[in-house]
Amino acid sequence: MTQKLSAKFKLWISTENREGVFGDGKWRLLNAIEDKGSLKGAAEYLGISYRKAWGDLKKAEAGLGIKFIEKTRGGQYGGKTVLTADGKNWIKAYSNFRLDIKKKVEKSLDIFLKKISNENNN
Amino acid sequence: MTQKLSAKFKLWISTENREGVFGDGKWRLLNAIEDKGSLKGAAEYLGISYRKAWGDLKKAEAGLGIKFIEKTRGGQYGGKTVLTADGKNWIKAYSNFRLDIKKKVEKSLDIFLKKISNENNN
DNA sequence: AAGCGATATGTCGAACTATGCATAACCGAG
DNA sequence: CTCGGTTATGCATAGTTCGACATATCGCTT
Repeated sequence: MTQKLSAKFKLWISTENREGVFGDGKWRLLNAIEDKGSLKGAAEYLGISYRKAWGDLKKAEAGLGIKFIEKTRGGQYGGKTVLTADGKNWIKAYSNFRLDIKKKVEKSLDIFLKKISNENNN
Repeated sequence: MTQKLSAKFKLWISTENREGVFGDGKWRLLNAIEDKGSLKGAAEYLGISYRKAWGDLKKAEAGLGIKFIEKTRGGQYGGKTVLTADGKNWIKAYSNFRLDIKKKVEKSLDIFLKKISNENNN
């Protein structure tokens, strides 16, 4: 075993009734929406289908009972989607949350790697 | 949004070439093997199919180039499976790794929840 | 030699997930 | 009032993952 090992993780939030109402994917989606100003633009940017992006958003909002975004249909540019105050707070708080875990994973991985290379004689 | 929120996570290890050569599932599997003394027993205990357990094990060993277990076919009791020294070291090191992250997730979730309840006025 | 129980491995089908396609509704601008 | 670009939503299809079966092999016991 001489390969380089890395650790990955997935993080998500659930309510009592519903699994995964918020997580990395939806967090990325909100970020992209804030950046692009539209759901369509965000989906394209992320390389996922509009269909999925729209469904994810709906799941998150329905599951949590929070409005993350303000959607407008029609108009000069066809429509747009912007984050609500709640939406902005969530992505901010989740960003910190996620970063915390990411750092911890990296740190703990080092310890893990040290342990397995110390105790295995290959 | 007045529901109780919880955080879940998934953790796994990859090589440069292969995703997910080790993770929670395979860790549980090794634990169960150590406990039960056979792959079949472990699979039953975990409620997964023998087919999957066997495939997972193969993927882990092939991906990492490490022998985690010593399998014996035939004999008085049909066969058995025991962990190698490497296998024991891995489950031990991974247990710590995983526990580290689990604790951190719980702690960070508290902070996350505080933030979103402070800043949202509903 | 026959039996027993576990390992070994391919294959088919079910469940879930995501994608693509097809529409429909919407509304400011020209 | 038509055009353009976006949101909204159902449905049919494709891909992935896992479980269920079906065999085959192995080696100690009796």
